[in-house]
Amino acid sequence: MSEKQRMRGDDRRELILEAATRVFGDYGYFGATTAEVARAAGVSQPYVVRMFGTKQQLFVDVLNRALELLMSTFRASLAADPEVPAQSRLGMAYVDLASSRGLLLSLMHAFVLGSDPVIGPVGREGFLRVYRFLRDEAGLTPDDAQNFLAGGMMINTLVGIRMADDFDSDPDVRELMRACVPEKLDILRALAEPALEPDRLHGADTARAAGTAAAR
Amino acid sequence: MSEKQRMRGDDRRELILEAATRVFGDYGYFGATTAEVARAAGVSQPYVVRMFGTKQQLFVDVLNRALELLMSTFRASLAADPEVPAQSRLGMAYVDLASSRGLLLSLMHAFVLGSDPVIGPVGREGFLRVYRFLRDEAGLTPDDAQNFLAGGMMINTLVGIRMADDFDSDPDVRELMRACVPEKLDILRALAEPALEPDRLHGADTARAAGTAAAR
DNA sequence: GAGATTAGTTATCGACTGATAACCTGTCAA
DNA sequence: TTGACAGGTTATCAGTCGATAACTAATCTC
Repeated sequence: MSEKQRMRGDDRRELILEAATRVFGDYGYFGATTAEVARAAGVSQPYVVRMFGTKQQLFVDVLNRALELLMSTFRASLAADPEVPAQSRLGMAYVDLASSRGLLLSLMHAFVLGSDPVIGPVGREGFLRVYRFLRDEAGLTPDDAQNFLAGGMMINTLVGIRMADDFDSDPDVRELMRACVPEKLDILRALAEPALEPDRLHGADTARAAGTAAAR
Repeated sequence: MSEKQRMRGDDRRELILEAATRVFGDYGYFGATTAEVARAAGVSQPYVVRMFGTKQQLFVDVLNRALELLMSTFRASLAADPEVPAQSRLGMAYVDLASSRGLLLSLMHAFVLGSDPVIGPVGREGFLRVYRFLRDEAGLTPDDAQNFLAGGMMINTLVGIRMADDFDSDPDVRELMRACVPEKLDILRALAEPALEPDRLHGADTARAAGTAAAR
């Protein structure tokens, strides 16, 4: 063990981008730290910074990668299953993306930082790219496109707020989530906190996640 | 000038909460600093911290105040204009709230920090309070309530991303925003960056906002 | 198999930030 | 008037974070 395995730069880069997507998704741009990203990627903190130049550039790269993944997923879903209506296929594809935990949330964090001189323009341009795709390639009317996007923002919010954590304990949560995600509800439910299974390893250091986050 | 005006504690508290709402709305919880809040409120930084205990508690107070304002605005709009359908009245009231710049955005920032052990529960409970209001007091079906909330999240996103800044320069932005906000569009447009009026005070220190934000 | 390049590391630092302590001063009741 | 409380301030600090420098070691090439 502890074999010093070296990676090709591009592979390591992708690995760090995945880790950064999760971390930025959970904490947002300002809340995330390069040290946390490094830890999640299994490399040293200075390496993360040097590979991307700055934390800001790392976030921008995360955003561009997320948007690219989003668009290619949309395009793929549009190409398949010719009998189902486009809007429905795109919706299913979008919910699938939510399982990545972080991909949609990183975008969402960028969307609410529009005042930032660097992140703002990236967010606006990305959002508009999706809108234009829905209108020009998927053939939706402006009104249908708006409706689709609104549903997407709602899903982003449900994921970000971790509503699925209360799915079992609150009937209103069930009712709301079922109304928002008529299909593939199980995908969002799977994002719920593991909820410490009843009788395994009682006590000890199980309250790790809450503790470290609270120390911030 | 520089008259040492003392205020009653409660008034100063409200003043700080307003300032904090703007700052948290622009930068998010982690991005905002107590020093920036203090500057916006015209008091010293330690006073902000001591009055609310911690930055976290200040944010929670901001969120509770925002939600209270939201709910009372909704209730008021529901009580008036008995001929217009409830959904339409609530929508207008919601867009009105967007003019506060920060109120809806502070909530939105909380909504995407669901993993935080303190902010997460506050966001979830607040979101559910709105949902229950729509269903129980406004009389919407779960599906209509979901749709209303989705539209709200869409508006939050448009405000957060500062889409109005590109309203004049991009026809797609106009098309999208008109589809999202059929009425009271001017309220969202008014949120656009002042866009440095053509010929006043050319040069000098006009690029202030972008500069200070970039230095972060 | 030597030299160059690429993939990483440890050590360190300056700036920033939230928080605490200690102190000052209007305002108001008795 | 006085004294006590409420409404503030300045000074200061310990911890954290992004970034830089300097170094080490695989891997590739010829």
